[in-house]
Amino acid sequence: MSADHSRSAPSWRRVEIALIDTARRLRNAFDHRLAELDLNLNQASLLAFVNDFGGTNQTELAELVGVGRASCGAMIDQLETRGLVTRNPDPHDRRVWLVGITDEGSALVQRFYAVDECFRQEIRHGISREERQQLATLLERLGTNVDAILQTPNPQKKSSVSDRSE
Amino acid sequence: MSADHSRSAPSWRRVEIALIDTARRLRNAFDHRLAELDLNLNQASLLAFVNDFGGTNQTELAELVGVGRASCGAMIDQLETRGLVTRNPDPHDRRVWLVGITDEGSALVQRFYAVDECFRQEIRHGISREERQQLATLLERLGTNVDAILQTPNPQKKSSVSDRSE
DNA sequence: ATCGGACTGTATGGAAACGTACCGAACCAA
DNA sequence: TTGGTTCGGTACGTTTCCATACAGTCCGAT
Repeated sequence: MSADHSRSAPSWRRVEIALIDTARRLRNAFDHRLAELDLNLNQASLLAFVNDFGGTNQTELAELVGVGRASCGAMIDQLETRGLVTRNPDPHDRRVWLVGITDEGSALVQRFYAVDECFRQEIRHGISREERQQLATLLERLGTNVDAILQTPNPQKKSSVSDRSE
Repeated sequence: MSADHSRSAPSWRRVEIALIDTARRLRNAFDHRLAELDLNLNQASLLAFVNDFGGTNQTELAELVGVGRASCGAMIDQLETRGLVTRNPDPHDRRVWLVGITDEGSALVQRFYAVDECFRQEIRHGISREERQQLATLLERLGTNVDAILQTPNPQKKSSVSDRSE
């Protein structure tokens, strides 16, 4: 967020925070552009996944998009209401819906691709392919470390626990 | 998000999305660790800012932390209830509150620093100082481009406009 | 055949953040 | 002084997401 205040970045505010902050703005900018299609980034991602992969069950879609199952269900509700996707029963498992794309949805995905392409060109201005590659590599390593942390059972939540192990 | 599904990354899912996704997980991991202090990342940031800079008005704090004024006010409400910060009237301007830290708040910030330090060590495992530096540089350039996009008047929102300029 | 565990999708409540609108205070100009 | 504009903080409604709990379904073990 425009870090050039007189009291800008304190010592503790380092790369990790900058990453989170940049990502937030990036997402906002993405949504800003996508508003033209009446979509947000998650919806567009979901739509693109469905378009590319055809009949997919909701749990898998939730993982792909990176939201919980309930949120994903709500998103699909909306997209279904707008006639962009369909829920078809799985012939082999009566619990699951296979989410498919409609013609209208597919057309919207094409427009999304166009917006996305344009957006990326602007975003990548002044950043070389090698740099993007390196960025991707670093992000992946970072992500690996993050996952390791998230999979620790949890240090200790709040709630008056007295057994501080350290 | 764990990109090793059989149907992992489609062609359109590139660096920008990875950035957003990694940031989301990073934030979650941060919050996960901070739960020990009954804080989330934004609250901790706010507290650290107040601790470092002393009497600060809410609007400025909101900008520093990267949230809206209303959200910032709500956060301060909570922290104030917990006795971590205080709202003191500005002698020169009766509209503003100067947010200050309490002893208890200051102590909590010290614990935050400790958690933060530990967290960062884990996160940075296998990533050299030069790489972090480069990451920071790239993020800054990316941020500049993003800001440029956000400052465009807006392509065109939804709302039945008929003057599609293209 | 059936019982229990695992899994899918949904309902529900709550948290966090936004955007808008608003009130009071400050500032500025006449 | 007075009038309009700007600014700080708050109230309110909306959106988005999560976590939990639940009902229906599948599947394997007995």
